[in-house]
Amino acid sequence: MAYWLMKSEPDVYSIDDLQRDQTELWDGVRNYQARNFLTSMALGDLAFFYHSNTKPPGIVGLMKIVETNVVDPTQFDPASPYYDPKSPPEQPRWRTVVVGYGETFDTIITLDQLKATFTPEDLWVVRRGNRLSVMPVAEAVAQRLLAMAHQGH
DNA sequence: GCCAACGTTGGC
DNA sequence: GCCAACGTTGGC
Repeated sequence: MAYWLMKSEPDVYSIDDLQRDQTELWDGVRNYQARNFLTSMALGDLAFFYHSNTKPPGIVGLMKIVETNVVDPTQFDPASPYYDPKSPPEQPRWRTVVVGYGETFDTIITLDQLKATFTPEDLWVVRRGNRLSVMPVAEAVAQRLLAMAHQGH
């Protein structure tokens, strides 16, 4: 089983929204590196939910991957901000996953705390200028994150 | 709101 | 295939 980190702006979709919905199709990713990580996810993988572009940014909870290799329907929807007219319907360009709600951590693990704990090599989200919205998290790093989440840092 | 980082686009 | 221009992300 692998671990991942997935970003969302809470104004757009937050962990509270996911708790309410329980499952959600993770649409709108339009970056090939992130897409490739999405398509390499497996059922039962776990993903840390990261709130970006908010105060403070950080990891707020955990999700599980409940469906893999799902065609992102927004690429074919002209009304969607994620519409991609160049995506061939017979061979959709953008695939993603369905995530399930796991848990909300008692306290957010802030980006400041992540920077103080991990190197940019260990946790890509602390890399300067990092814009990738889906990234792998190594097992050992994931275990440390879970320990931080469950013992209040 | 600013702006650095950086991926994408398109002219050549 | 290069690279300048442009748009977006996301921390601050």
